[in-house]
This record gives sequence, C-alpha cells and structure tokens, in this order.
Amino acid sequence: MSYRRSPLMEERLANNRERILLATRKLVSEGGFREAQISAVATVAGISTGMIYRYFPSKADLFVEVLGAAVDQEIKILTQAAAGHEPAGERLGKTVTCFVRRALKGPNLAYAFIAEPVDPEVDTARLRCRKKFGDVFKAILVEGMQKGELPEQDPDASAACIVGAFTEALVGPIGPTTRNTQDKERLVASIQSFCIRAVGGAP
Amino acid sequence: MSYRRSPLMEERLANNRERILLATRKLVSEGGFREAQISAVATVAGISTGMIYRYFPSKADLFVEVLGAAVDQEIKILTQAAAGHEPAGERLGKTVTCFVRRALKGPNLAYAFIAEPVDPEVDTARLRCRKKFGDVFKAILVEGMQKGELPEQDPDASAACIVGAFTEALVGPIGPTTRNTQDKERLVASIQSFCIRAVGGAP
DNA sequence: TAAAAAATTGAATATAAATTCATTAATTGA
DNA sequence: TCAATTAATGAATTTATATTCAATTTTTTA
Repeated sequence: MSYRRSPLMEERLANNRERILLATRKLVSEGGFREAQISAVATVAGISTGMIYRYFPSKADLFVEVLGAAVDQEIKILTQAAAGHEPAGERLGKTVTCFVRRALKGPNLAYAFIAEPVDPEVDTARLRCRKKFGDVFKAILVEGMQKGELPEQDPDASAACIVGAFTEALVGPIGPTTRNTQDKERLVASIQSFCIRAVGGAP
Repeated sequence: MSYRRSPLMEERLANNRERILLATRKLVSEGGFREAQISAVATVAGISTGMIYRYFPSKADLFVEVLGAAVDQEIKILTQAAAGHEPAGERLGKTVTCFVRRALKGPNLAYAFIAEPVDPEVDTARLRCRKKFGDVFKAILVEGMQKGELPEQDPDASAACIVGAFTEALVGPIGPTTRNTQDKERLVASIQSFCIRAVGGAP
C-alpha cells in the first residue's frame, strides 16, 4: 500500500466539512434555505459541488445538521437566560428578551429556522426544534405554577403560544425590515410585556 | 364570422375557472401548497394542464387568488365575531375562539395558508394575509385601550403576537394531530385564556 | 521520483415540476 | 351540414436544481 491518511490530511478533511457547514449557515442566515443551493454552498465554501457529497449524503442531511447545531447553540444560551431564582414571570421576561434580542441582532439562524419553508425531511427536524424552544418556556411555566407564582394553565399550549407570538412578531408583517435601534428595543419590550401578561406573571 | 361565444359557452368557461379554483383549494387544504401541482389540480378539476393556463397566467397567480378568496372569507367571519359591545377582553376571546375552532374543524385553508411554505411571489401575498388577520385583533385592542379596558400596549405588536400564538399552537408541534373533541376544546380554551391574559383583558 | 491510493473537480445526468404549442375536438352561425 | 372559429388536449419543452461519476490532481510511501 502507498497511501494512508496523514494527520495533516485528516485535519484538512475536517476543515472541509466545517467549511461546508459554515458556508451553508452563512447562506441560510442571509437568504434562508432558498438561497442555499448546493452550487452556492460549494462556491462560498470554495470547493466543488461533488465534494459536498463526500461529507453529506444529501442536501437535506446537510440542512438538518446545520439546523440542529444552530438551534442547540441557541437553546444553550436560552437555558442559561432561563436559570435563576427570580419569580417565574421575571425569568420568562428575561428569556423572551434574550431570544428576541439575539434574533434582531442577526444574522442568527434560529429564528429563520423556526419560521422557514423547506422540504418535508427538513421540516420534521424544524418541528423538533420548535418543540425544543417551547420546552425551555414550558419548564419555566411548570415551576412557576408549582410555586404558585403563575395561574394554572396548560404549559404545552402556553409554551407554544409564546414561541409563536415572538416568532410572528419578529418575522411577520411587522417584523424587522428597516428599523432603528430604538424601535427594536420598543418591539422587544412589547413582546416581553405581552408574554409576561399572557402567562399571568405580571407583578 | 361564424362563431361567437354563446351564453351557454360563457357559462361553461366560468364553470371551468371555478372548478380550477375549487380543485386547488381542495388540494391545498388537504396537503398544503406542496400537493397542489398543476398536474394534480388538472386531474382533480377533470381538465388538462394546458387549460389551466387559459384561466391563470401562472401557478403563482392561481395560488394568490385561491389564498386571497379563502382569507377574505375567513376575515369576514372573524370581523363578525369581533363585533359587539362587550368589553374588549371578551370580544378578543370570542374572536380567537372563532378562528381556532374553525381552523381545528378544517379542511379550512386559512390556517394552512398563514403557516405554509411557498415561493416568493405567493409569500408576499401570504404576508399581506397575516397582516389582515392581525388587523382584526388590532382594532379590538385599539378600542379597548381607548375605553380604558385594556392597559397601554403597542397594538401592532400585540396583534402580531396573537396571530403568532394561535398559529403556532395550532400547526406547531403540539398542534392537532390525533386529538379528540375534548382535547380540542381544551386547546381552544387554553389559547383563548392565554390571549386574553396577554393583552391584559382578564376580568 | 514513481506507483498506488485517495481527494477533488465540474461537466454530464437525473429529476421534478411548470409551461408551451402543434394537433384535435367542439361550437357556432349560415 | 359545412366552414370558421374557438376550446381543449397532453406530449414535448423548458427550467431549475440536485446528484453522479469519469477524468484529473494531490498525497503518501517506498
């Protein structure tokens, strides 16, 4: 035999994979999944289209991985924001604000992800992700109800409503098009108040 | 000359157009826009694909018309539900419940419409539609604030949040998959409570 | 440096769905 | 019924991407 992967080569391969993921992430965060065609990903990553298929079985698989990684990162941050010993209403407010601010700062994938059109395979993954986001809020609600800080309510429904509320407020018709910082902060505050009142967590 | 459209023919043409719209509506409400390919529409309508292009310049135009008609109908019903002289919180509750019940009853297009993936042209129309739904709620909120029944809030943001909240609760991860009537009514009630509390309209 | 193996390329192919248009069928008025 | 005109068909074309693979380049070891 006269070829064996050297550590150097190994590294370059891993590098390629990373480049593909990064390129996809960049394209998606700029123009959504729609703009992330294989050829575009290849161009941005500086490789050929064929290469992509040495690392990912299909475009759907690539998307699912990018989606998963971005969401996991976001969930981690969100979970930290949700931690603490303040009353549930306050914690909810902090968490919502955290998400919304990050989304407004963009290019951040999470919110594009939870709202965007894709093919069925990726869609399944997207639903799972929305559920994950919901679970962060659900945990706050359950604890708040246990402590008697929040009125009784269906935590699954309320959590879904919260995710839906800020998603729509962010990517919907009134979403961030050409807004200045002040407007953005006002939007953040409005969404936060809405969600806190919604779960009965107003002081 | 020896051909001129007779009233009979005129009627048949109008009939074809209607059949195309109905077929599209049926397919979309069953399987979303994804399932409504031109060939499928043609089959369901019982005509050839070519025919469709005698009535609609493109698939996007067809979709936009179907979307618009369905949403207008829904808006009309919603506006009626929003009318009345009860306190704003109560009116909001009625309106939300009306929408959610109708969506759960399906096949009703409106909610599939406001949540589904499509190409850019149709997407613009969809955004307009979501805005229309929001405006129904905004009107309630503005009036409620004027009368001092609701706390001050950004009515655009709150309206968007409401639309987002029930949309997500309906089509999101906890949405209606295999739910019995009782579960559905519980979901309706949960969403309603959430929205009423959210705008500060609790009694 | 040369041969073997693997990595990389990108043009060619596959796929899926929208749109067209030459052809055929149906309708109208004389 | 016939000629003129329009309606209707659906196979062929177009379009837009994803995916493959024969050919090329690079890397490794002897």
